[in-house]
Amino acid sequence: MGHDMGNAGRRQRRKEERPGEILEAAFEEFARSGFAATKLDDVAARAGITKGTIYLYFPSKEDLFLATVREMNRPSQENLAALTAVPQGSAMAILRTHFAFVYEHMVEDRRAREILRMLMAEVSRFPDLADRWRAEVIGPAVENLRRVVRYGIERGEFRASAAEEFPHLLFAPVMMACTWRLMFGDDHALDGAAYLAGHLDLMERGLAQGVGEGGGV
Amino acid sequence: MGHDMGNAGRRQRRKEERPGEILEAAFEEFARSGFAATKLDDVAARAGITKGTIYLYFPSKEDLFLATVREMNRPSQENLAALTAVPQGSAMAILRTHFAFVYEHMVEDRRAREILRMLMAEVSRFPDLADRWRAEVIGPAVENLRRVVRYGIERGEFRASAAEEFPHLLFAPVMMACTWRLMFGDDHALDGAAYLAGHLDLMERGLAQGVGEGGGV
Amino acid sequence: MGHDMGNAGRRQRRKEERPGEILEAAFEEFARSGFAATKLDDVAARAGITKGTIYLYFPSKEDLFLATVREMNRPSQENLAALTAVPQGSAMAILRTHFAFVYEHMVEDRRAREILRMLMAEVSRFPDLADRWRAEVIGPAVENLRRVVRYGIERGEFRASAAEEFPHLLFAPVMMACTWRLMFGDDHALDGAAYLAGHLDLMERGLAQGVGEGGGV
Amino acid sequence: MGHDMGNAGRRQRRKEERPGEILEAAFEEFARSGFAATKLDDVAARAGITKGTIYLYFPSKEDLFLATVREMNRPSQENLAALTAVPQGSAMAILRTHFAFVYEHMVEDRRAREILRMLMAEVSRFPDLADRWRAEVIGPAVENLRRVVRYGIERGEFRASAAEEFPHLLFAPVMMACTWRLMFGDDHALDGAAYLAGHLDLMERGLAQGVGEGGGV
DNA sequence: AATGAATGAGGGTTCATTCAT
DNA sequence: TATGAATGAACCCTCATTCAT
Repeated sequence: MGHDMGNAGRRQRRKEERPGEILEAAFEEFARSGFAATKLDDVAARAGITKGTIYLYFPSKEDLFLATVREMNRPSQENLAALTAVPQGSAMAILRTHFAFVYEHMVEDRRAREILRMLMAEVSRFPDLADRWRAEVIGPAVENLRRVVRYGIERGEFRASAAEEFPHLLFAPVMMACTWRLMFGDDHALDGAAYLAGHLDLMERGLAQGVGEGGGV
Repeated sequence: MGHDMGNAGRRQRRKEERPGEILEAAFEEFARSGFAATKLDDVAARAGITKGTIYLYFPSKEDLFLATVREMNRPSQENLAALTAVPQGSAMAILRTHFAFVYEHMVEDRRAREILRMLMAEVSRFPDLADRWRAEVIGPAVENLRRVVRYGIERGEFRASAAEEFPHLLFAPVMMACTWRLMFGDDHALDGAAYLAGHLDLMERGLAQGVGEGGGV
Repeated sequence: MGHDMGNAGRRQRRKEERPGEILEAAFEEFARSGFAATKLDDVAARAGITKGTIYLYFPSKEDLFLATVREMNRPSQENLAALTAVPQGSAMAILRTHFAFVYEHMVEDRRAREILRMLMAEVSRFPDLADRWRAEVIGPAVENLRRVVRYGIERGEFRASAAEEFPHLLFAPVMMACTWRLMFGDDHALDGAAYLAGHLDLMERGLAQGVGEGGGV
Repeated sequence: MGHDMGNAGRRQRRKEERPGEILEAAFEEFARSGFAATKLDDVAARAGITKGTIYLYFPSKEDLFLATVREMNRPSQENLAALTAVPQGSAMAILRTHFAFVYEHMVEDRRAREILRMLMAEVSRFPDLADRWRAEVIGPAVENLRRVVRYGIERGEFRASAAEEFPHLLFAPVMMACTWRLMFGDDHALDGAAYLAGHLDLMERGLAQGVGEGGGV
């Protein structure tokens, strides 16, 4: 009512930021409630806009969800891509660095954890999401690990073990910490330096060429 | 399905069996679609009854969900309870037996996996579920593992390691296999004897008293 | 479960009383909640039977309602029929007796009040009910009153007044007490001897041939 | 209905008028069918909108009902408030004016009658409604009548009578006409000038200081 | 670009009615 | 006669989507 010049500025401000703000809000809501239980009204309220505005940028709730997951995955992809460098030096040192990085970006980053939750929860409604995630995120990460393990074996640092076929075994404590924290909340979180150190310690022992075992299998 | 003699099967009275049949159907639907997206019509159809009948046994959709999770958890609880025996013999042998059992009942049993999915997905709507699950299922399992690790350390079979504080590290490959299969489907399943063997191998190496480290077997 | 010979007697007992018991229970529930909001489950529970049994005696909820109203009206009809005797003696004495009787049977009898409520509430769903009630109960009562008023005028006891055309005016305080109690509950009831006495007093003054007014208006 | 230029009328925005239109439609439906039997679909259809729109303005069916009763009561309250002026002149003249007004607004106004029906029918579901109605509408009206009666007694115009304790007796013919018309329909309505005149006539006689009775009881 | 009133299909829940026992 | 499990239509309410402004 009357002359609403006051909020004219607010509307003008940022047009290209809108989609990002919406995705941000959508992420929070989808992560909290899952796809079906999330209301676009709540997303809009969190983004400080109205429901109709969402439809200016995303044609449907499903599309918004897909865009949200993709958006939130992007950083991980970039980060993990950085790990595909040619390995050099001690394989164990590489693993140390690698897992220190991974813990920071998958366990202690709430976003990454919530993405995991969303993927697990909505697999049957969005089967492509998990496929794509495996192809673009997890698969490469596993391959990277495998390469490091092989590198360690080749240079006589590691023994031959199932870790070559199942690098997942090395990655497992990360998933454990993720799911644990997802399910039981930050108050019961496992992680912290001690957990990571324990992981690395057990892994080193598990992978290492035993004393006096020579270089063979 | 089954032997259904003509239309005599309709409007049967099976007060005893109904709840179980409904829970069975509800489990499938909740596991597939999550709480919010599951329609009671679909649950009823799967159970071969009509929607109204569900309300003869469960007062609401939420109660049905809770009852479903509890029902599906019962086997795990019973199974895990069986593991609390006093340890004797080789600690590593105990762990082998233990994990063989756990793989069978947590990784290869679809139900157990789906329960995990449901818990993760619905934590924010049913916070008590995860709490109860931790208190009654996971917590005891972790304690049991810890006891075995201590037992191994006491008898000089294992070295002192972070596994005592974080038995989760030993359990992690199980969770990994669970979540992997949940997300990527049976076709990409990790498990099988090789994965378990690899897990046990790495674990043994990781825990074992190193050669020449004194105190060892 | 087990040998249920114990309640065999309970079922045998009274077969002809069942309909009456059901009507009794139905009356309470219909009076409390109205037709639409009354559940047959509640009627059955109040009657100490199960829902299905109602259908052995009444073909539908509507029929049960109609039977209930008819049943509860029967006493009034009988009572009011008794009033159609040929008037004799003082007209005012007849009115006194009449209204004393009416107060007892319409104001202080909860049943009669509740019937009024039910009729008013359900007129549009059961139009015949009100018609029949007017034809069989209220109409005759009004006619009876009119006869007494005429009788009083004829014997010079009453003046000519609108009470001849509208005996309702004399009856009105009864309706007032009824509706008042229906709406505001027994705690705020108007009735009691004082109210009746006041009614009769005002009526007598209103109807009476004024002192020194001779026989005309 | 009304001027509806093409299909431009659909999806109109009338935030200001909508609530009133909905209350209007709700009143008709609730009055006809009672709370439980009224369908929001019918309310919406009558208001020319769809069911969902109702929920933009009223959070539930119960709230809509309460708002409806309150809205329809507002005029009565205003009108009756106007009557609380200091009495002057003939008490009987005041009563004449008063009841002429009341007949117009309580007996001949269908809305007021239907409100009475709704209150009587839904007392047990909405106990507060009747309480509030007594406190805000009926109670003050009774008090007002009592004041006039006392005024008449004080100025020697009226004799002392039960009308002082029970002004309801004076008001009763109004309720009679209301309930009569509610139950038997407009075709059998009692009212009209003759009924009112009769009421006033009997009341005057009933209240008046009798000829030759002096000022005493 | 943004709003927000309006829509309408859909799902949870209730309950009168049926029917095999 | 009585039961009570089962049905299925109906209704309240929600919410993704649309559209006039």
